[in-house]
Amino acid sequence: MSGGQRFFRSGEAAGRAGVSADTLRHYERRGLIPVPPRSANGYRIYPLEVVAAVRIVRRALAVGFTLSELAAQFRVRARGGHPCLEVRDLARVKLRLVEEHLKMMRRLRSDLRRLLKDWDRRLKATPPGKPAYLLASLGTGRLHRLHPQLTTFKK
Amino acid sequence: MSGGQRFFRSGEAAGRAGVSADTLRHYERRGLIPVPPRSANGYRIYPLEVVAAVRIVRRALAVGFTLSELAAQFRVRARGGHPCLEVRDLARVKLRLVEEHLKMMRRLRSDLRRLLKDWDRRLKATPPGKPAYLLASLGTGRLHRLHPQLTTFKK
DNA sequence: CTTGACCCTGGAACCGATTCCAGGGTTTAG
DNA sequence: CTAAACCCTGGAATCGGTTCCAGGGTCAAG
Repeated sequence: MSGGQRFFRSGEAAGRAGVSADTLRHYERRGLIPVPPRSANGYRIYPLEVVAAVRIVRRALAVGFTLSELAAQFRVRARGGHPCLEVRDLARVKLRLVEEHLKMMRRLRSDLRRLLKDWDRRLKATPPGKPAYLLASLGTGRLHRLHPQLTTFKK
Repeated sequence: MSGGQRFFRSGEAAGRAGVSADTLRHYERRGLIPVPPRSANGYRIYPLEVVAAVRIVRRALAVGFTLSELAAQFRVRARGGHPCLEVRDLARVKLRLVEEHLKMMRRLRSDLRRLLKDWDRRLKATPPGKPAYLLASLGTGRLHRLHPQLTTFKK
């Protein structure tokens, strides 16, 4: 039964989990993965399970949870609590946020399309070498209500 | 003609522009609005035009430009350049980013919906007071490809 | 003369997840 | 024996837009 428990050092464990060793350390600091034992030389030795733990974290992140929220849930569970209902409710909030976000992104898209169409028209009507005042034209049009600070294109 | 040019101190100018005086100062620092003259006591005195300038910035922000990008364009124009083509191309890039973003948000939404359905099912099947292992279940399902770090719900 | 409301400055804090850094050990292959 | 590649630590940097801070003027009303 107890087949050869395999252990990995941070580099390989990180590779298998699809994150960097730094991130692994970070998750440990934040209480999102179990603290791994150390070998004689002080190196962390991760069991294969860490890969599953990281996957849980990554997927939770991917659906909108934050590291802090996850850490809080894990702390509750570590104390014997059953945070499942809260987790579910949190996910509902996330869904609502995503839907709001989608609405705004759609407006943003249509604003941008309209803007581009207008700008292309202006550029065509402007002699080459002359300014077309594209940015200035932003001040006059009637785009949708402003929805600033929702446009954080990471990556 | 030259009707009474009206000037405003930072507080009122900010109010009229719909931003805070801090933000006004910030835009000035970043080169996004003209540097206003000062009165004898050192106070900034803004002409009414600052409102239009701020509106341009806010709308450009709202469609996805960053302060740095705007500042760069303004610098080019201040040197006599005509950055309109670049501005247009930048807007196209923004539109493509928005569309990508939308795609991912839609996937995120469907993932979340599926997740919630699954979790509700699990909760119903779990005796009250017992853990349902919702988070743990994240490790096994087959959600879409991960799309992390695109979920920065500001505000 | 005092109170309160306004203004000035440059720099730091904030949000969150990740990455990077320096200064130092350990292991492994050649 | 040595070089390359790995590991350790805790703290700082990054991204961007906004806000906040302390320490200090200015000005009007009462």
